[in-house]
Amino acid sequence: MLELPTRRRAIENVASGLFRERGYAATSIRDIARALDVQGSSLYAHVTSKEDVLWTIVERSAEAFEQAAARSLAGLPASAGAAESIAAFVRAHVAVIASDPELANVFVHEWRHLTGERRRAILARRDAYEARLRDIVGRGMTDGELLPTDPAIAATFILTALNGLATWYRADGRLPPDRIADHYVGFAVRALTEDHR
Amino acid sequence: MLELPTRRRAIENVASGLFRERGYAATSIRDIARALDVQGSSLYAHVTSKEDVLWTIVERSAEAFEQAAARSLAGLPASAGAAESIAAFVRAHVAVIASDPELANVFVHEWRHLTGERRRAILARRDAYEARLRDIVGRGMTDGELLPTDPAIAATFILTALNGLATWYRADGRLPPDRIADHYVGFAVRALTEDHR
DNA sequence: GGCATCCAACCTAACGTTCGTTAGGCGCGC
DNA sequence: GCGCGCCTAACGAACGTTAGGTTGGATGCC
Repeated sequence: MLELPTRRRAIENVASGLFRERGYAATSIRDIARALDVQGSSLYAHVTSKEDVLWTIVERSAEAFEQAAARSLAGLPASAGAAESIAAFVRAHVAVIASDPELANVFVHEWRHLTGERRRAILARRDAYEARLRDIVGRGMTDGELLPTDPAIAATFILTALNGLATWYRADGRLPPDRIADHYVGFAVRALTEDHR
Repeated sequence: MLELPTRRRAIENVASGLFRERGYAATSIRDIARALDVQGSSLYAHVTSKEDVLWTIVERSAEAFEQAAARSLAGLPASAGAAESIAAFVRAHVAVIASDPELANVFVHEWRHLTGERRRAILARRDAYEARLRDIVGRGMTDGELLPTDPAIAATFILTALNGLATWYRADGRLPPDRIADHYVGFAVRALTEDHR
């Protein structure tokens, strides 16, 4: 189960860092190689193409988001309401980003440089992930626990705010991930619930 | 005052469309030219470099956001509270994006491909724009009108959610811009205000 | 009207560079 | 001695950009 650090993995790590910093299209194979103190052509002993590197990173990140959300929501008591579910979802999402912001950023932004079937597949997974939050929100609204607004717009509002983290989060930032998650949970839940003033 | 449609402007329009769709680095001069049914080299009669096109687009978009925010906030009564100010800011931001999502998206995402002084300058303007919202939020919190959370985190949460619009907004979408703005204003204001349940 | 002039807009051709990628070989540790 | 990790060299294609020439319609003047 434990993943040992192969050369391939090292390539993916520096690649995701550069992809986050400059974007996939503006990062060349030789840029990645230079960061590893190696010639560009040497990378092809470990990867089959540049897009293949992107694909692997996107896959790993998608897996991380999906599993974190699934685990987090499965751990909820059966009696959990929409607010609790949203809180769990937000916390899981923030934790995934904070644990590897470079990886997460590629899932959030750089997936669109995939082509053909891979692009189609990752788009479907992104949709399914978003649908997870949208369904929680939709159910909360029909139950009357959440303000009756538009579930799709509401879910997108929250998810795009969460994804912003993948851009600006820095491990050496002012607030630790848990504090950020606390705030974000508060914003997300209050955004969708009535205030009785 | 009226801007007549020059050739240069036509180039910027198709360029911002392609930049939004594929990103600046993945869009070649020849791509832009092809969309205008022209040879790549022909563009250089109208622009001095590819980055120059990006720069002009970013500038125009920055102007649009700044002016919309300034106008919108200046139009508020002196008695306006933080909630009203946030509502005005959100509405202005949404309107700018909806009126030209391609242009807005370049300001939101593609500015980082600028280099040197231009990059520095646009970063400062982005910071100033964000500070505008952060100040409103900060004042609202010290006044007690808003929940005392972290003003920087709160402003970033809202602004990144707003900027998400620049990615997903489509003119032929399900909801008109005003309806989207209504929802977004609600989410943003409730996120920062107490609910007394 | 006829003619020279102008100018914006476009063309073809080519430049030097960088791109992703392939081929074939070399050295070092198990 | 086998194989992993790297090398040099090179490929064709695409990149941003420059140079110099052609077009066609408007303008000014006789």
